[in-house]
Amino acid sequence: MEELTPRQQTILGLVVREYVKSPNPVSSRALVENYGLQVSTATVRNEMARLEELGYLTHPHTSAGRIPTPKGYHHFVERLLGEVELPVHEQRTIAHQFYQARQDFSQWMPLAASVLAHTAQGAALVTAPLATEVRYKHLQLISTQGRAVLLVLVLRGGMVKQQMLSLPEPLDQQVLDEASDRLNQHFNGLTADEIGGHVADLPAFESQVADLVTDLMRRAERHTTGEIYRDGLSRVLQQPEFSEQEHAQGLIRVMEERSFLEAVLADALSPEVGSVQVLIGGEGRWDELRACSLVLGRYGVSGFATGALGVVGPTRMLYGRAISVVRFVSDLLSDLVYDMYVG
Amino acid sequence: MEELTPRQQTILGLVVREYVKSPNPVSSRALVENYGLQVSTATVRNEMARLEELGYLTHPHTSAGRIPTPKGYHHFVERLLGEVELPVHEQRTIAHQFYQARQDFSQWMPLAASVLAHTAQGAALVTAPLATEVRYKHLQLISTQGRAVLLVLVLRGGMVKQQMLSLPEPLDQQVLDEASDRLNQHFNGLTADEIGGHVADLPAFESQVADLVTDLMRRAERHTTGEIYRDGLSRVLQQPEFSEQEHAQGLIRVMEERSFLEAVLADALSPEVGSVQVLIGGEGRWDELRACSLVLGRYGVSGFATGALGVVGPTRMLYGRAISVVRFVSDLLSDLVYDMYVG
DNA sequence: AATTAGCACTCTCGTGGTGAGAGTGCTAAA
DNA sequence: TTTAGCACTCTCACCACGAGAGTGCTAATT
Repeated sequence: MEELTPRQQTILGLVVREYVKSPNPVSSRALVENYGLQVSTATVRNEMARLEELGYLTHPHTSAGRIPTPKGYHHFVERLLGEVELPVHEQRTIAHQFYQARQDFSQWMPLAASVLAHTAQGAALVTAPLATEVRYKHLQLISTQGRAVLLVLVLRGGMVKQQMLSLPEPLDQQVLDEASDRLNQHFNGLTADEIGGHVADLPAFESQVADLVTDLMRRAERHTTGEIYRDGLSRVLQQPEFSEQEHAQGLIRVMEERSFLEAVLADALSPEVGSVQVLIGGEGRWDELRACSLVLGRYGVSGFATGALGVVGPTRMLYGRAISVVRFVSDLLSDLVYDMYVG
Repeated sequence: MEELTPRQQTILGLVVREYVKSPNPVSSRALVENYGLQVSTATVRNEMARLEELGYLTHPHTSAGRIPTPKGYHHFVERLLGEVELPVHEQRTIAHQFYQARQDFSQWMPLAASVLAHTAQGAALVTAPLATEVRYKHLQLISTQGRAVLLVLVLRGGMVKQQMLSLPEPLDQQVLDEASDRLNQHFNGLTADEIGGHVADLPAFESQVADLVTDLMRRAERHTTGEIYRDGLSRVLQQPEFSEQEHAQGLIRVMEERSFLEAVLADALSPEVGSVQVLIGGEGRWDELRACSLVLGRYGVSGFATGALGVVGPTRMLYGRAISVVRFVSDLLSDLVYDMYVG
């Protein structure tokens, strides 16, 4: 693979920037005029032809301007973009919003989705942090009425599960409290399997509860992503490239279908916290995403709990802003998760 | 307002049925041929012209078939549809799915959304049940690490809120337990305002917790809908009427923008549990929904907790199925909520 | 050797015309 | 009141045409 000359790099970069600005194929003249290049349109045309041979640009038809290929976007993102940072005043605004929400766990994810969507001008996805290892932390049995009992199970990492259970006969709240206390002492910090081993030693009622608990924990272990939060879908669907249904299809599926998103995340996103990956035009593996790019990140605390977050937009997206805001929000969320779980 | 003749009713009904089956304007000939009418096409044409004068049908252009107007759909739903029920085998399948999920609160809403979307072949929305009155039930303080404490607040009705709080100095889990016990005894069944009145009497740490609790409860009181669950958006967007963006816009907004959905629900949905409302073509009040119909229902237990659920589709939707499945799922959810909160 | 001016060529897009087909509205007869 | 018959209207697909935009190539220039 031959290296691009500096001028080819420049031109490739300008084509991407110009095309992102407005969704029309960009012509040699537009480039020379708008960016004050010190060469003629003919030279630019020659270079463009070369870039097309090399697979970085393409033509919708013979006599139209050029648009970047996925390979072209890739080169742009990896070699030309450099380290981008969000403007400081935006950083401050965002950090402030998170600061205000810092205590209310339930606001974090919606806020993150909203900030991502807004700043990157795309659709945003955030999955709730999920413990990499499911361990028992605390259990509470609350009598509601008659024989019905609400079981609230808190897992290490802050995940809370609720489940109803109905007793053969009514039990007093005090009896329930004692049972919870005993189970909490026995089970603190254990995994589902470890709890399973102890069940036999317990009195009848408590072992019934323990069964339920292991069941809940096993179910939690099977999940690979937590609750999913979304924002900005309607805005991004107004982009001209999504006026055709087939292109919008993949975007909507990745935003709506949990299984599809999970598949993409599993395939494309490294499990390492703080990493940011860019998936352009489906990368050949996801045909439905031909018209979309995803900027994905992972946040949280390795070994405790991690979640994913990302921006979805047309391939013609503002990669610089998207990458920087994903990274920034990811760091903020990681800090919050750290404070909550570890600090 | 003049009454429609029986034959006009028949024809209106057939136009709706035929148009729902395939999205082309329906001609007089199609009606006579497909439904074996004992009159000629000319007669049908005359009746159609009359129905158009009365505002039940319309023309896309002079020489095309007829399509129903919103008024036409209304008449169809209210007068011609009768009491529809889901086929028994579908009822059984659905009831079985809910039976299997009956103990896991967290599965109810996604399951309901999935069943609605699937059965009605539309997009589905379900809001989590929300207590009509926010009352304290139970609180648990769990020390996580150092000075950080996880506060888990259970409200009457089963809603659970989590919040972090950080102490000026580390406290032992036992101290936290005692504090929770005391607060639980004091506050059981109270509203935010009532708790606010007691705060002054408490020792420093407990009053700090109580402040947080009232704050959480006040915030819960301000919400009018719970968490929103969605399903089936991508399927319904494949319908031909949504290939134009402007029509898809309203659909996507009502599915995605919480505030928009809340406005529609507040305006259109009666607070009475078990009621089902049909909102056709935005009813003049919601221009974005011109191409959509909503079948909305409310479930839950009046005075305890209620939520909304609904199906969204093109005006050209299967009203019979949509209404019956909304009613059926609504009843199932109401039963579950009843068992959980009251039983 | 690289650049550039010039120009022919290609392709899109909007416009207008045309003919087939579908479906109506109307009139007059049953 | 219904219906047969027919003229009329409107859409849609198709084609042709010209303007405009942009390229690719060649030959001249630096």
